[in-house]
Amino acid sequence: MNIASVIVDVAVRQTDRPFDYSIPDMWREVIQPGMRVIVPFGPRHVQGFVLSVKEEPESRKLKPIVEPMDIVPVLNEELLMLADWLTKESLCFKISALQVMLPAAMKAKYSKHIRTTGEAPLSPQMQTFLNGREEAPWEEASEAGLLPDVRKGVKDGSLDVIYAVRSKGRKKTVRMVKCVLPEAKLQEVIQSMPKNAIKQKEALQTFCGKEGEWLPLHETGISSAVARAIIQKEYVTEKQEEVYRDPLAGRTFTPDQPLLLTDIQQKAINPILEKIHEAAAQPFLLHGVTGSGKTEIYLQSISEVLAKGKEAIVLVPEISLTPQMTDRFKKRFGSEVAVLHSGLSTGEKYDEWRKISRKEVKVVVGARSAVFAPFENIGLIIIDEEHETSYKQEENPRYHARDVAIRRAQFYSCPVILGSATPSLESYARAQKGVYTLLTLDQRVNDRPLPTVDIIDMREELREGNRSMFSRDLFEKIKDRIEKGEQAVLFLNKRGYSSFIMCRDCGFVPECPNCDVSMTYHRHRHQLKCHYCGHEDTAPDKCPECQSEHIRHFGTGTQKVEEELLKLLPEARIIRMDVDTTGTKGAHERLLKQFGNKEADILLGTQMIAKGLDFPDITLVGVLSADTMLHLPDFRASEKTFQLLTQVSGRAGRHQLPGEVVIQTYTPEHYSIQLAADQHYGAFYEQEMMTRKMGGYPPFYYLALITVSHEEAIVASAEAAKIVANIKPELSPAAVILGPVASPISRINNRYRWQCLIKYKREPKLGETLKHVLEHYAKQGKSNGLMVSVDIHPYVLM
DNA sequence: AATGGTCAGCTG
DNA sequence: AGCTGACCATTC
Repeated sequence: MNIASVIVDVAVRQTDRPFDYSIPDMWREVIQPGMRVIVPFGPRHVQGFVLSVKEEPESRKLKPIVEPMDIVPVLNEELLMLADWLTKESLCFKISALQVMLPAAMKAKYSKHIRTTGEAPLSPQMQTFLNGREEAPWEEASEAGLLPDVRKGVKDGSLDVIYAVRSKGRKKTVRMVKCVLPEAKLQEVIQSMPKNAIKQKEALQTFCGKEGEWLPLHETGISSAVARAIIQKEYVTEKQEEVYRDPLAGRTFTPDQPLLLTDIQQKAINPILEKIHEAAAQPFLLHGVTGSGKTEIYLQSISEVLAKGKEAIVLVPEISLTPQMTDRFKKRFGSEVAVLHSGLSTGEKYDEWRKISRKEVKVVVGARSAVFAPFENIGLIIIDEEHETSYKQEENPRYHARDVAIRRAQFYSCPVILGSATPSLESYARAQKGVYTLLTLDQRVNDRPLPTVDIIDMREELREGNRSMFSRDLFEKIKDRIEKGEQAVLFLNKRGYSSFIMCRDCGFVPECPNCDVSMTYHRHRHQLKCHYCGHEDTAPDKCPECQSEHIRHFGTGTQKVEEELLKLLPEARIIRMDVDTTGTKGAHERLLKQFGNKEADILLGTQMIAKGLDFPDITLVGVLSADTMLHLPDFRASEKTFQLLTQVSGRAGRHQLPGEVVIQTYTPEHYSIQLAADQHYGAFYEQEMMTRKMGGYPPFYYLALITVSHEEAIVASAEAAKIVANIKPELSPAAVILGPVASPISRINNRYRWQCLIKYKREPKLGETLKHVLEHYAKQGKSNGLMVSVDIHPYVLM
């Protein structure tokens, strides 16, 4: 008997294991590991993934697989093994690990219908409800309050319940037509057609000289009625052909040639090329200052990989997946590139994925999830801006793309390049230890000097009577650039991208009734929305506390800056980039293009504009308040500040004109600001490593965060304490457990949250122990309303 | 997650 | 007896 082990699409602990199904003889040759199948599960049908297929001599009582959903496996053996590893590492459900590797379009959709069987008479109520139909959606019957009648109907055999499983992914097809007549015969037929068949004659005329050619129907201009007629007369045949939705339709790329590498670049790329040729799994940390030509190294390494007939994956942070970036890959590798980013529709992502799966492309450029691209002969994985926190997924499975990349590279014996101007401390420490090979690009291409950086002490400005948000120095420089016709970029380093409202009289800030966070203000709909639970309210015009009408909108602050700037420099042309101006699709891109075309002198925005901005005439970068994120309750605050300031400074003077950077701050003495101004990564690393060592944080310790939530704060805190007590004896004395303490966001969706942080160096039993905790609460936690989640190597400690 | 089974408690 | 809602075991 042939048996398939299947993971079903039910993401709970209790079903988080394979279920065995018999394979019907007709599918015997078809069903393979890595395929999606529809299987009966309890009374319904669900999607499942085949993990393995085996043959057993004795037959046992198993339900049969209903049908396969794929013709070929969607996950190869390597990805199935990777899912295994991911499940263990992140303590997620197997089904989540499998699902995350596929485009969203391939997630199953379920629908439920009732249908008459015709084997027994319908009840009068059902007869009126169905009104002659054979089938009706379950919801419709439910809304009509007929569920008891449906039950009866199923019992007496007059009704069936149908569980349908559909894959959302629809291949887009076009109708193709071809004339089956030889050229001579075609003319004959046209002549012999009746006089009134004008359209049909016209239609057949289009096939003249196109003997044996398939034409897309929509391009021939033949209407579907006419097509039907000539197909029926068997002059023409038709077929459906799959087409890809093309996200880059209508854009052309002028191919470019590899640039000549500088000596420094050459020195950095050599070890990479060597490992590509050896086919050795070696991670590289490419530490290159901004403008040092990292991308060209990526491109030439990929060329080498393609020449060996292998494939390459390039990960970039979502925000820098701008056309500016992807165009460089398209130009060099043309149609061999697939691009995966959140701007694509579900269907477009599905199509790009299929191109990868069918090996029609050799290079993938994409955000985090592109690390799962279903290639089978990977020769190189690149992670650009490797320090970016967006590489860590914050929902299950909570994986870090860097870890997945290194894991896959091990399997394929290929190098990984982690590139950054400001590597994460974790990666740099690994490079210091020799786990990664460090490659350094310490010069900008063509020896363009790094911009000069001035730190302005805003306390000093205030003392001298300047109450504006621009220091005199920065203001003079902005004015100077406008006069010279050069461009400036101003950053407002705000902690969030969101805005809120506040009463100016009593200081009241609307908070979500379910969560302990302030509501986000959405200008276009004049609404307040909770970022955590989705609760919505209309924004008040009067303060609910003191009835004052002085309600102020605190945006990201960019609007206020713009107003003040226009007051001081009325002639300045400003482009503002924030949540309000980039809300619509493609707006981000359009604004950048305008700026690139020199339609404005000043680009003003939050950190969202820091990435990948590369225009020749930017000669001034101003950071209005460098320290806003320095004071966040996060042990990475200094690192993030340093990274951001360094990145931002790198936007200036990348081309012929030299650049200048002005950093305004209230804490000029802070090392992350000082050292960012000096562009001195090494010193920052040393200093920050000391603080991390003292605090017992990464990279000296690993972290695991346990969050417990319950409707009652007391229950949550007591249970968190219990968990700590249970875990402690399982760990070595070297492990440190902090807490339990209330989470920084102490309530979400009316549930109080308590957390404990485990710091450890080597705890082989930790994964197992935490899994037991999760299993324990899956069993009994449901009835008592407790929820427990675990994040291994967390980035967000809220 | 969703379903069907079991059982206490209520109606009439 | 017949029905409803709560709980809970089961899903190859």
